[in-house]
Amino acid sequence: MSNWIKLSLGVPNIKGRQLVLSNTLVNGQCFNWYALREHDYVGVLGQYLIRIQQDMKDCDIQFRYHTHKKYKDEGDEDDQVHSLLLDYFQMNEVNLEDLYTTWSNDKHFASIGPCIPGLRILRQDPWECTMSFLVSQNNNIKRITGLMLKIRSSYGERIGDLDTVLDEDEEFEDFTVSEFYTFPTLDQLSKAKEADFRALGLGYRAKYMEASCKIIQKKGGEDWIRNLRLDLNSKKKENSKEEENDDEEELNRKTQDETPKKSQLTLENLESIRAQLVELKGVGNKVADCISLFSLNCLNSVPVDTHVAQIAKRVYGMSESNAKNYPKVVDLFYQKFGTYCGWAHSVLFAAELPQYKPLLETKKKGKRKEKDLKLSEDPGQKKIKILK
DNA sequence: ACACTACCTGG
DNA sequence: CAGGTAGTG
Repeated sequence: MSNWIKLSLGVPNIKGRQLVLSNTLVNGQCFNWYALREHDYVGVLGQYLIRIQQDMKDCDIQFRYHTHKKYKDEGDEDDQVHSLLLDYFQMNEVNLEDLYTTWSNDKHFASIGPCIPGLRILRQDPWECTMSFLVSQNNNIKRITGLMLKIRSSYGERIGDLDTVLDEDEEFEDFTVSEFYTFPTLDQLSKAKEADFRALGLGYRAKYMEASCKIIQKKGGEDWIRNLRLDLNSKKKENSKEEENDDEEELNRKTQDETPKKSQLTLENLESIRAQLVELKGVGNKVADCISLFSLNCLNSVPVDTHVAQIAKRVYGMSESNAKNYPKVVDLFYQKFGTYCGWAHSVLFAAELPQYKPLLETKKKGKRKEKDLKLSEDPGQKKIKILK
């Protein structure tokens, strides 16, 4: 059995303001994590079966993992998985607490942010992300997660059983997933025809899957999508002297905030990425923006779905939100939240999901009376309400 | 160029 | 209806 390893975020995670797993892993941005119980998840990242959990008293996070023997490297595998997770959570690039503070200039965000702390955008694998959001269209999170699971177990490679990340005396009776698989490569997934995808339950999306796989093959395979990813650190080369001596987290962070190294986040680049993704079958604006935000470092992509369109209408007073003024909604979010508007949007989006309604309700009650609001700022009380 | 609809499936 | 898109008038 594997050992537990503490995840060192590099910054204090007070009250989960940098990272809360329950707000990050199951909010609809990814579909590869399953809750064993609250704040305790299993899922697959690359070739690793990972279990990760958070102690909601101090917000510390620990993980353990398992991988198939054929993948075993020598040496620092613990370090590799640790680095993998830090990259996945984008811990080295983004100080989420600072962003929440900035975003709270917007009144609507200010009312929601404290209820949904530590919601980070994950840096996912572009290929897997593309397939996931192809499946996601006109569909719900629960079913998407189930369908992706079927795709893995049908066409991926088996990594191992659940019990490789459980203690001997542990059991989770209602938990139905017992074995875990890698996400299939393009070659592996290309063995499936439309009928096969339909048999898995993908419905009319089956046709899109087969067609898109073929298109991706023609364009150069998974690497074609992976190469669409923006390199936000490219500017570092100019400051290489500074970077090398920069071991201290705070200094590093400061430098990055001051020199927004966002030279890649131009409108042209974003348009180009979207244009290329839309060439796939079953990928329109919304899905393309999901892919670019969740896997291609496009911090300012704003996928406009029914919920986001509703926010634009209900909260920000946009008259009509339909497919036609998609760009207008995107622009609205950019005007409100700036470079990281894709990140901000995800918090507001989460607030629209039924699962988050209870958290927001407690906040509303406190808001009724201004006097009570200050009292409810009591840390202990807040933690219970928000993070329970 | 726009608006409208069919489309798998499950709650 | 659910985090839409392609196809059609």
